[in-house]
Amino acid sequence: MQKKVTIYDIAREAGVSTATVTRVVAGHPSVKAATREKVQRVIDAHAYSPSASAQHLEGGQTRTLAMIMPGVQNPYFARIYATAYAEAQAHGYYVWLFQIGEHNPISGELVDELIRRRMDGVLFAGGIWSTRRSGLAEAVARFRHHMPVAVVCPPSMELDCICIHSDLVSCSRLPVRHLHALGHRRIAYIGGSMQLEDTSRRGEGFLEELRALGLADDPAYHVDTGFDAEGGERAVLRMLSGLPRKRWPTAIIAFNDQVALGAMRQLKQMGLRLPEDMAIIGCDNQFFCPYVDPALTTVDLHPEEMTRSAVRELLVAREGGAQSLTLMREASLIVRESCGTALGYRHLG
Amino acid sequence: MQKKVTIYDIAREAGVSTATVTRVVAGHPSVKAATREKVQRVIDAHAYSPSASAQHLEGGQTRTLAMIMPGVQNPYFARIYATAYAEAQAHGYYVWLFQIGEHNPISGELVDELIRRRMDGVLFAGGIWSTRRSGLAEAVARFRHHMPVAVVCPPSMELDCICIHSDLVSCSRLPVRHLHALGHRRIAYIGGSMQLEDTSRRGEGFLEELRALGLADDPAYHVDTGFDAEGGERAVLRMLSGLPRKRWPTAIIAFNDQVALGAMRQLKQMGLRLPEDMAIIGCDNQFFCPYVDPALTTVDLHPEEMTRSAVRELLVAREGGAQSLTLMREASLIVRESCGTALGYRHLG
DNA sequence: AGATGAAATGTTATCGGTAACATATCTTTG
DNA sequence: CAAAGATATGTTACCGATAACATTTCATCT
Repeated sequence: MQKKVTIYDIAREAGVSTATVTRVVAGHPSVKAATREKVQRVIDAHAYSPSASAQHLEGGQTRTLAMIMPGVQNPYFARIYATAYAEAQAHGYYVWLFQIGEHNPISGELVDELIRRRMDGVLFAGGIWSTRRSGLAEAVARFRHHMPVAVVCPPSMELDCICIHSDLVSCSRLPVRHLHALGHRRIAYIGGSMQLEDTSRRGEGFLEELRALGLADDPAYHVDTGFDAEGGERAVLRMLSGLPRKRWPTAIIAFNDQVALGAMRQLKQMGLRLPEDMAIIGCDNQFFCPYVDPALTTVDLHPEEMTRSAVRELLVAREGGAQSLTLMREASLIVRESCGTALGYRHLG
Repeated sequence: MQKKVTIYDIAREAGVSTATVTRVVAGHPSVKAATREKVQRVIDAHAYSPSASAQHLEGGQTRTLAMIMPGVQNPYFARIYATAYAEAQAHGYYVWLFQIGEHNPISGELVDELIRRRMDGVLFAGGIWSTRRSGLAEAVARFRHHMPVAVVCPPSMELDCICIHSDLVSCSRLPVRHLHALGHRRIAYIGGSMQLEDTSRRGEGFLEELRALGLADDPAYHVDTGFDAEGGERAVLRMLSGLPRKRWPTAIIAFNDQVALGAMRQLKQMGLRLPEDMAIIGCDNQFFCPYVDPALTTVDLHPEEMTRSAVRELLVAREGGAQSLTLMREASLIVRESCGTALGYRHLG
């Protein structure tokens, strides 16, 4: 690590003014070839490159979008991040990721930090944000004084910013209808957390759909145990052990694919055959879905598309476009093996 | 978005000098309570916060570490990133993630950008870096002129920086010995890519170990088809369809857990029972390992520990500590169901 | 050769902060 | 009450770059 070298050092050593160095660095054509070469040699010799901070101070942009999410260890968010990164890059921007964990509110310090660092925009991702306790509304309000904000999440409270929502109605309706059409009448819902608005909303959508089909919405068929595979295991154990065998559900809808995975494990452990004895539907269409046994039927919320829209709208907003709008994306059901076929369920009729 | 407000605006409106504003912001005790309050009110009213760029320009650090890796969609790297983020945060630093994809060399522009942005250090992660074609050596050399560098990866070429390696010997030996002890004699290795130094090294370590145990290292037992589940599927299909049934391996070691997952799927599809007809060992101990069927035996490289060391050493280096050193971490075998037990394999003896 | 205009390069104010140093305002005390 | 010392606040050079504007150099043409 050599001492830091500034544009003045280069200018002095090359025997030119700083303006000429700037011109050489910027590739401005008005520099004589001989001068350019001379300066470039000095630049190379010292591995000089201009300070982004100084450039930014002098009227520049940071060309950076901040992305705030629970965490990238959840493959769903990893997909969102990767998409945002690629989309931003295509527009000449960088994305800086900040993860705050699945249960923490958005800290005021983080908001401060990002304002101080003069991000060109902020992207939120995550269902968790919907909670009032998350402080999302406050964070958005504070950011909005300084930069455009986009939120990729399920619909929740009204937010005065760019909101890209997934359609929770289709997200609940699709799997319930599918199971109903296959003959299922006792359908359970596991995972998520009633404390978090998003996940409870999804639960509500599920219940509404059941009622619409004239099915019982037995509270025993609803266990919220979080977002990971271990939670899925626990949910199944708790639900089935609290119920006489004849009242067991014949199908389970999981909050996400990890929860479904854990549920499948536990069900097998209890000696059930999948999908014959229990149908399962996950959510998020994660990479492992086609590879587990049975291959997992799931709901795709199309986070990539939503994220791309969010990035684009954010950049449009930067250029003076709409600072506040709402877009909604429908979900799709990806049918694999974990629900079997109608045929396999004849006996349920 | 209001017009950007500077320290001068605050000073003027509060009727004090900029120095006083700085003092209030920094919480310096020498400001009279009345003044502090007056200034704070103006700050709050305008949602003012000092520009990090200006602060950095004036002697400050960026308190930012850059992390360069293939991509966070691979759960192995997601773990590494999350660990680095947490560890850095504990020391008051932020981590900025840059992903370059699994097959791209490290671009010169990225290196430039990070030098321009005056990162306080760079962290590389990923086996892929080991390839000469990746340009890792050049990138490290360029960074080293400006900041300390740490690399978390398998051992590869000599790098003049902080190198945190996993022990490929234990990584190969552990699964092979385990399978051998269970009675397996025909052991295959799938996944990875011979073009990438790391993965071919792991393949070599595997072969060496086979030879050490006096087993044949049949090239038909080695198929490299990449890093994901789909590659695992392909590998199994290609390997088994090219071999008469009696020469089929009785165990497969996969490059990573995703590859193992794909392989399991394909094996089941071909009617094999797991683990009775085929034992499988993965690598990375990813979250889904305990939940697939059968639960996947795997190797844990302990990326978290390595990453924590890397971050710590990087920060030590910043303070003038060693800029170049090498640490090596042994791997562990995590035994689950996918190899069965010795008993189950009696017939193999 | 001298005028003219284009091309190449230099000078300097500016961006938004910080902190060393200077100054002004209070207490305290003989 | 004046002097001394402590406390609070102000002034200003500087950090590293950029770009508007000024100046110099050079080729071209009458």
